[in-house]
Amino acid sequence: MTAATQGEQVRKRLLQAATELISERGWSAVSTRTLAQRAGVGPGLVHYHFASLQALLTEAAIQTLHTIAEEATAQLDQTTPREGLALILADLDRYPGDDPASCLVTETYLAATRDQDLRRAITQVLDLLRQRLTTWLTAAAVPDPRATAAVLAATLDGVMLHRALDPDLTGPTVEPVLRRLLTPDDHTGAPR
Amino acid sequence: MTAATQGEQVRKRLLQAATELISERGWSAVSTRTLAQRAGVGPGLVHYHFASLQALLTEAAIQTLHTIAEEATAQLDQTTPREGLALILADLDRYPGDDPASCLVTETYLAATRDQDLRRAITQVLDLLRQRLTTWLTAAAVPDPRATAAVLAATLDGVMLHRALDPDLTGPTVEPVLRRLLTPDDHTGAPR
DNA sequence: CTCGGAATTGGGCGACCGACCAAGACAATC
DNA sequence: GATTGTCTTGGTCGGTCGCCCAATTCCGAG
Repeated sequence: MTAATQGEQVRKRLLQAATELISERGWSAVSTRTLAQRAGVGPGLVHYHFASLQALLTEAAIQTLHTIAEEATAQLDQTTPREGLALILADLDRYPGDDPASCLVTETYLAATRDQDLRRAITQVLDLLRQRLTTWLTAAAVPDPRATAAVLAATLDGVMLHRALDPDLTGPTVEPVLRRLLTPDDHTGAPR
Repeated sequence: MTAATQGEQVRKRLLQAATELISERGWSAVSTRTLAQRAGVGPGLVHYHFASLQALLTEAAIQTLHTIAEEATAQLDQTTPREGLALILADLDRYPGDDPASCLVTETYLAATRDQDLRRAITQVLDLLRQRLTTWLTAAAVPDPRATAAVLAATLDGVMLHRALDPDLTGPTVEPVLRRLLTPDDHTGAPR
């Protein structure tokens, strides 16, 4: 049993290494050799556990993206637009913009324009994120919830992208502006 | 004189080829050889006209980005938030999301997280874009114009990024939502 | 203890990479 | 026509790439 489980562990270490290296060097600059070295295994193992380098990168990226999308929308239930927005932005502030997670998100979006499989997979994650936001916005009586969710999702990614260049673009700066985006008519009981 | 001007033309062709190839293949997948072939010159010319491959890519990207930023904000003067937003989104609709220009923008943002020089250069372009938006929003009496401009710029880039995955995220979908972002108190004379 | 098969190693294959350079091409100047 | 200086060519260098595979290690079933 040790052989199989150890194999599974190596697979996971390779996926973890892929996640790190995509962020650090960029999607198309990750090589099988650096990947194997980071995971602490021989160079040949990459093509033993995965069909190709692309397949490994894709699986790693999708896994990470899914986790990020889940976390960002985890606690939205039953919150007002104001509260929920604060939660989302607080979560977003965990990513400085040039950190591993942020880079990976953008790298993956880009790679998706050149890889059909990846594109399909990432579209599913984006749909999940939008769906979560839509149900939240609907319950919170925000007008035009579907379109608002789509724009909000795009804005969050855009803020993450710009934050890499401008570290001052943090939650406190963004929040008052985005609040206008989510204001039904402002009987949320919030001042100002 | 023909020699010098021809040299200048080759330089321009190389920059043009770089712009195309960054979009098509990604920043780190552009090689001196494909670059030279696309420009129709010998492989050695790249390092004659430019200090390095990075320098060539950087110059090409910044040039293109600057043009895009100029175009997007060219006609904003004296427009209401509603009119100006429509102009910006109409300009944005020229980019389907997976087109050369869109990809180049995102590719450059990403490459900037790993290249100091490029980062400085792209920061200048972003500052220009924000400045243009800020003066427009100030004149249009939109509250918190600086922060709003920063968020709007991020949103536009985010929409461009998401449009590569979802072609339906066009101006008409985004416009009514973003209008809320720019509404002072709605005495713009616009209904609803 | 002895197999059988999965996991792993390390090296090899052809291809491509960025950078560099000696040599040729060619227009302007004398 | 000879000379000068810029532009251009095509090839070479050491290195890295994705992918593949023979050989080796190792554990659990018999």
